[in-house]
Amino acid sequence: MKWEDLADQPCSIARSVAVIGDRWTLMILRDAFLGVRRFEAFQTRLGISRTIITERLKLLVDEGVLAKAPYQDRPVRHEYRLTQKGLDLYPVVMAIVHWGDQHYAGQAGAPLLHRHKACGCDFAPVMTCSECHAPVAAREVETRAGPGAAQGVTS
Amino acid sequence: MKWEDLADQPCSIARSVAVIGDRWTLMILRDAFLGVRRFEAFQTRLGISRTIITERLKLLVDEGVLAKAPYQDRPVRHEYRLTQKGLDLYPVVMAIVHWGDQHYAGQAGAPLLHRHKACGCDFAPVMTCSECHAPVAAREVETRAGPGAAQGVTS
DNA sequence: CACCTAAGTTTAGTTTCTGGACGCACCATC
DNA sequence: GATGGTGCGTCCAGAAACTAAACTTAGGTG
Repeated sequence: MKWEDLADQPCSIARSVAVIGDRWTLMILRDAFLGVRRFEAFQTRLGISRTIITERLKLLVDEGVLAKAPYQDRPVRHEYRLTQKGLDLYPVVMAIVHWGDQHYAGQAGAPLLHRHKACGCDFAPVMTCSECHAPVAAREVETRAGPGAAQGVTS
Repeated sequence: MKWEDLADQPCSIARSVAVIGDRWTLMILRDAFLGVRRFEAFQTRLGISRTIITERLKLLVDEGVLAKAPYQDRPVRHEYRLTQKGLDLYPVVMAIVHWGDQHYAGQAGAPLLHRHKACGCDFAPVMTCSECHAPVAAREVETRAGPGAAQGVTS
């Protein structure tokens, strides 16, 4: 399978991975959630080639994850902001952060703390069931084909 | 920045992405959570080169996400199973699935349904606060440097 | 013996990523 | 009005990653 074919798979993971599933896109999204908006800032913080930044930002804009908006005229300069679709990626980013905190934090602890404004506490994200609101673990879930599955395909 | 430098960043996203953040690793994990355990099965389902399967499985084993265990002798054959560290990635995978379901499901609906055995319902994953147990949205969170941050680094 | 499976390894060709230079439109300073 | 700085790119040659397809190893089947 080629990478470009991922988007056509009857699998939500594949379709998502086609958009966000490469090394640098995830890092760009991390920075976007930390408030980074400008090309130069992304490039400086990541230290990767400008070509890749250009290409990844374009993909994210094309997919509607980021929106390009002018922040000045003469010369026109644009910044990249998370759209609602982009903000919907927050659970993905937080889940990744949490896994890193669990398994790769040094003895010093987590590099970043996240405070939930509503309750004022530093928190960890917990995945819960939308129906019964209890935390969900992998072994408590049964997966089966849904309405959008191609026949015979189980992915 | 080089790809291999990601693991040394004082950022849990970077350290996680160094392990799971490429196109095919995420697809391999998807299949692992669906019960795939053997080399040939991963290769057939993904349709990518055997070289990459070999390399990615090795990385995941080295990182302790998968464990290689013999399932027969003569000839010795191994299978790859998720470790606890691997199972801890379930929220990441589910968050990605959910985002795909939200934004890329066709009119037919989600390709896969997930039933929570505890309550018997098909569910969506909801990210909640570990302290107050309320759902958390991106805008309700304040991020700041934690104990594991390098001085002056805000990522 | 020829053929099959599972799990890789090797090889050669293609694609992607990289750093670094360059372009362009404006602004500020000398 | 020449020089330098900023913001956001593009272009290029070389390096790295990925690909398909053939080959290997260790055994099983007819």
